[in-house]
Amino acid sequence: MNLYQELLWRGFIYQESEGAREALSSGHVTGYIGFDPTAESLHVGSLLPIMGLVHLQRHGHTAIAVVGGATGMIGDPSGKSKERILLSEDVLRRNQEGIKRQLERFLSFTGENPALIVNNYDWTANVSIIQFLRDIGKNFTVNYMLSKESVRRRLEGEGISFTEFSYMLLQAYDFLYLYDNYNCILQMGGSDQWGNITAGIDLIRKVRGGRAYGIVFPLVTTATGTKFGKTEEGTIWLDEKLTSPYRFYQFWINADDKDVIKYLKFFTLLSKEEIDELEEELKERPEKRVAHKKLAEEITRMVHGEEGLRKAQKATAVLFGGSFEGLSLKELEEIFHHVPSFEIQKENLSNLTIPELAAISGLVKSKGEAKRLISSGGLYINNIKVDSPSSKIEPHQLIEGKLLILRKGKKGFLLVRVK
RNA sequence: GGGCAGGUUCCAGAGUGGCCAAAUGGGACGGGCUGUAAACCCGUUGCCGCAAGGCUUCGGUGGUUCGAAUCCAUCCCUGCCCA
Repeated sequence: MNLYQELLWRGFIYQESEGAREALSSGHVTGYIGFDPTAESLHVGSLLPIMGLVHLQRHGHTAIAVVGGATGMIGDPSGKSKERILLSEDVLRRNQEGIKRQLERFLSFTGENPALIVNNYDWTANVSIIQFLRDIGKNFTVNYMLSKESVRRRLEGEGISFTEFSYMLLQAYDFLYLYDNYNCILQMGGSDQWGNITAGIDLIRKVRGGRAYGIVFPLVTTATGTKFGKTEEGTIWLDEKLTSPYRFYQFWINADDKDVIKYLKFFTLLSKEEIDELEEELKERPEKRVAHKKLAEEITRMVHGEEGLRKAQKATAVLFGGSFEGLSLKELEEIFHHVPSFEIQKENLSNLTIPELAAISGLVKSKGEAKRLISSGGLYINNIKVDSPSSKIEPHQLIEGKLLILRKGKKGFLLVRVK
């Protein structure tokens, strides 16, 4: 199976430019995907493009990850209905570092077929505006730019600043630069990147007479129509400081049945045979959730390593296995290592009612919410339902005098450490 | 620069002097059912309070009024049209 075939069966190909198939099926290709540093970490939404690069490298091609130090300063209007606030340079720099570290976990930058990581700031920062307008801008008519989906949508809506309007030119320039300097002929990305990618292809053809290709991936969807990568706790990040391995693992475990197989193809490197087998298993014995477990396991291992996976699995076993009575403080600490925690002095604790504790610890936003939770039976302490909003913590509830485990609903755990 | 239309609670979007913490829908959260799924059903959804009630909120500021999201002034922002 060549790269193109692999991407095809995995469902990566949503749209492709003329000739992409042939280019990917014959000989060595250098391809790139850009990641703008709009946050300090990538999230699961970026996982698909990352996997795109991973496949590229696994098939012996050269993968280039472009960190968008320059483009991140401008703001991509694609897929955004609103003009964005510019990020400060400090924030951008910090974000770039974080993203770079994360990409390094997926791609191999050493060995015989190393991937490359570059920052478009390096070739953009010193281009003068005159030079840019003459060399790049002259190749695009405003008519062409206005016809791009990303721009058109904004023209119909709240408008677009010149800054964001220019974004596609910068990205086109990136492609040209990489074409010139790395012989890069392929750009991939999310489906919202189509317009930006074709702008680059067109630019390369115009100024170099060269051929370049683009492939965009589908938007990852959920069967229920919610936004992929978001949960009640917010975005699922790849950084373990933002999303613990436990919650990360849980995110995948909770995938809808209708989505699991699709996700296995997207986000794991399991073979077609293995995935077919899991699909069969899902059909026959859905309650076993073998496919979900495999999905969560594979991705968590890739993102958080063997150790992160082990902890997430152990915590899952305990948390969803019922009571944790009889476990030692040490064991609980280990299991809950990645669950959010809150510290409080013992004497302060005794003054608080349970709703107060739930509110100040951050389990819920207010005392009122805590009370509502209790009246609907959704608040637990050490896995035991709290039934009165006026009750307080009794000393005997403290595990070894030091620990309380608060739970909201089925899955919302929070640790209270008593000093 | 001129004209017009707007800026409401997470979002969309009602409300146009007291009955407004603010309709409705979506989302979100909790419960039930289940398989830590979907669908479905029930409940909740500004903060404090057991409650009565109090407090903060409708782009910013300053007014009018017993009383303002609602009226006036001014400023900021957005869209559309004209120059």
